[in-house]
Amino acid sequence: MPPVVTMGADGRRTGRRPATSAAELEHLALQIFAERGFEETTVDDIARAAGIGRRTFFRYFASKNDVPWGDFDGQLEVMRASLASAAAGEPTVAVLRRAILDFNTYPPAEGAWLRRRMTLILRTPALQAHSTLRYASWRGVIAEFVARRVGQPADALTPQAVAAAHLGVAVTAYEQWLREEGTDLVAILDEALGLLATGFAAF
Amino acid sequence: MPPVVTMGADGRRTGRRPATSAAELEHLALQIFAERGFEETTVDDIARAAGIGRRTFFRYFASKNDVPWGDFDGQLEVMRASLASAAAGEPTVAVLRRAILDFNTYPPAEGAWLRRRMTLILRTPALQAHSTLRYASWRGVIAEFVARRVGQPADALTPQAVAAAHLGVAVTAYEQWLREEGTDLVAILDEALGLLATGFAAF
DNA sequence: TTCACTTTCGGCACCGAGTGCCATTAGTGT
DNA sequence: ACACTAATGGCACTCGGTGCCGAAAGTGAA
Repeated sequence: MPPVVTMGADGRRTGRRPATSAAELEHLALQIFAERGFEETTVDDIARAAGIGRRTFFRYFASKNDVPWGDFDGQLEVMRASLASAAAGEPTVAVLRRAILDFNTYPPAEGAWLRRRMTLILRTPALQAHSTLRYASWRGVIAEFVARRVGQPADALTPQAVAAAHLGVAVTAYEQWLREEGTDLVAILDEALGLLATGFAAF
Repeated sequence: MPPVVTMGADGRRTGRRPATSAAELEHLALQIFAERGFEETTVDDIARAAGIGRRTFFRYFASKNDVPWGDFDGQLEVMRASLASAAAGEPTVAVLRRAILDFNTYPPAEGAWLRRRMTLILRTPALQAHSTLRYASWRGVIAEFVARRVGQPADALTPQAVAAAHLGVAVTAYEQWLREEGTDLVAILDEALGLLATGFAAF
């Protein structure tokens, strides 16, 4: 069993200790990617730099493409909880907007890292492609929430469409944010999501 | 130079004739994918079935992932032209809606093939991921059109957001269509795009 | 200390996608 | 027969990813 999964909080542990951690490995890999480029960096390079075997690398990450995503699933859980705890009176789209903004609000210290991570993800074709699979979980969380609100199954057209549209617009906002150095991600996200709420009929 | 590219309409041709065509190869490959599954089919399998060398396969398709997409770029050109020729009086979002419906209107004879292709693309993780790269061109066409209409650069937030939202919703409609055998793709697309025009504020 | 047990490590061999290189083949026109 | 052109396909290689399995490094108990 991979060390990443076993990280669970057992009272005490037995057996050999993991040589490193996913977070540490991610940090190191991101640094190398930034220097040499994603495609130009082999898994061997990363493993060698981390002082572990190539085989071991794949126990920490299912694929090279998964490295930049960190604990995305954990983050998603937070968003799911945030959505679930919203007041029933608040309009669906407003809850959604707030949750997405929260989800993408990071402490200023992490801002630079976020920028690096997202630049990598959004500008590297292999990662752009791979990200689709991560986005699917994100959409799932949104769709489930909307489905509950409108009283439809989560796989119905409306919840799915709302989720897909929000995802598309959010990614667009990220791309816009990356385009200029000093801009405010949350503000751009808010503007973009505003477009969705109003609808495009005005155009 | 690959045979696919050289297909240009020169007066007369010299040199060895291509052993097959991209269309023929795609047809054959899709059949094998349907029988054995995408992941389970190797490029060697396809090449052998087509009676060509493995190396030759990669002259017809840049990757195994590109096989199911056929002449997507050609189709895109048609949509671009359709958008460009729209009356200036017609609202942007209406033009968009019509163009997308046209783009996805196929002769009934091709309906079964479309379903197979899209099932493959939308339900195979590797293809789901890869499709992102194709969708980028699609978004580009939409964004350019919207940009022209609203008098902004194509990479500005609004055109990009409109394009991304439309893409997300359109893909959702496709997924909905695949879910039930006898449904009408265009009708579902129309319904989904309608949601976008109105906006989600009502929810 | 030694033994049993647990968990991670990491080497090895293997598969499949994709690429650069290049001789060969199958056409054309002179 | 000869030059020219374009496609073919074999070969060798890189890289991501996986199954297998013995070795290493921890734990607690005898």
